[in-house]
Amino acid sequence: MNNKKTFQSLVNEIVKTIPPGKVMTYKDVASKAGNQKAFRAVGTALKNNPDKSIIHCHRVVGSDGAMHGYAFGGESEKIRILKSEGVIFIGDKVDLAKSRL
DNA sequence: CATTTGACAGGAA
DNA sequence: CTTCCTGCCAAAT
Repeated sequence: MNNKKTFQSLVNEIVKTIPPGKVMTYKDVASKAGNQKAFRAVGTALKNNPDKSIIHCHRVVGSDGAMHGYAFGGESEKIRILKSEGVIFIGDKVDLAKSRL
């Protein structure tokens, strides 16, 4: 079997494991992926995500809980979705202090 | 193999 | 607090 999954698939799996009401930073995901400095590749992977429909991309936020991309109609929309999941928000950013997995 | 791109992070001004 | 620059990595071409 192909165990050698690309970073993309790896990140993909990790992001899918994020439970509702929780979020992970690119750094956290990258760290689980094997390289904490690969947060760059994480973003690249997510945007190239093969299953964006099943991936909880909106549960992945920046180091400050800020969302950079993923405009699900607008950042405001994304915020609303996360809040709907139970994530705590501070203004336009996620409260990593409580919602960070 | 080299170059380019990308949904980032951290530091400096 | 905001804005700009640099550094990092992986995948695609």
